[in-house]
Amino acid sequence: MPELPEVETIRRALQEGGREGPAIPGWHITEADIYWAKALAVPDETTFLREIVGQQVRVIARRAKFLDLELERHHLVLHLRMSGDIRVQPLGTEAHKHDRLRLSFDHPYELVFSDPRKFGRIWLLSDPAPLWDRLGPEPLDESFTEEEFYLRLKQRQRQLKPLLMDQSFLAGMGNIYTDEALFQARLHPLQNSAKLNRQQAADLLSAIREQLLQGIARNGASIDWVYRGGSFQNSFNVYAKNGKNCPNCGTVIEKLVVGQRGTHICPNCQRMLPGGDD
DNA sequence: AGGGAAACCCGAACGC
DNA sequence: TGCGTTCGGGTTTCCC
Repeated sequence: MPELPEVETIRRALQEGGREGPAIPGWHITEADIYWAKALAVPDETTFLREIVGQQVRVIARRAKFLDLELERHHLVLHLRMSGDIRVQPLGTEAHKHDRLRLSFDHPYELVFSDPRKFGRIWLLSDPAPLWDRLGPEPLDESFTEEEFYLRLKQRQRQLKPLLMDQSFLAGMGNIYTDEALFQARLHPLQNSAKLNRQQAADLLSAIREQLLQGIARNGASIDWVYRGGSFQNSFNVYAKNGKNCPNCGTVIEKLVVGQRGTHICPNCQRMLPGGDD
C-alpha cells in the first residue's frame, strides 16, 4: 500500500543522507522538547517526556491520516490535520516559529513536528488499537472490494460527501480528495448513498483510489499559505475552481456548502440520480 | 440515525 | 496604510 507523503519524506530525507543517513527506524530518542503542550492529546507533558526518551523507533507507518511511529513500549501517533508538517533536519537547525515538538536521536538528525494552525495532535499510546478501531476500511487496501464498498453505501442513508469523509465509514478521505473523486465519478455530493448501484459504487471506489494515488504521487497538495512541496493542487479539476469552466463540458463550476464544508461541483456532470435525495 | 452548528486555530484575503 | 472581518482545513462534541 502506498504511504503518505510524510512517511516517504521521513524515509527519503534520511536515505539521502548517505552513509550517515540511515532510516529513523532503529534510532533511539535521546531528547524530546514540547513547545506547545496542547498538541499532546495524551498524556500530560511530564509523562510524555519521561516515557518517550530512550525508546527506539521500530517502524514508521500510517493508518488513515495518522502517522504511526512504533516505539519499544508505545506508539507515537501524529495527526497533521491541515497545516501540520514533519521535518527531518540536521541536529542544531534553528527552530522554526511554529515548531510544536522536537525529537532528537542518537544520530545527528532531529525530527520536528511543526504546525502553524495548531490543529495537529500527538498521542503516546501503549496500545493504539482503540484509535484504529474507530476507523473504517482503507480505500487503498486491495482486499477492500467494490462489493464491500457497495454494501456499506447501501446500508446508510447519507449524503455521499459527508459519508465519504466520515473516517469510521472510510478512512483517509479529506475535503479535497472527496470533491475530486466525486467529480471523477460524476456523482453529486448530496446524493443519497443508498441509491447507488453496483456500477456507480465501483466507479466511485476507482475514483477515490485514483485521486488518493495521484495525491500521494504528487506529495500532497500545498494550498493557500501551507506550502509543503506538494503539487497535487496543480491537478485539481473542481476543488477551488468555482467560477472556472469544467474540464469535461465547460459548464461553470459551482461552490456550495455540504456538511459545513466548501464543496465544488460541475452542476452538469454531477447530477442527482432520479430520487437520489430521498 | 442523520444533519446542523459550534469549537478549536491563525495567516491570508478581503472590505472599507 | 491600517484596521476589522471573514474564511477554511479535520475532528470532536453537542443538540435537534
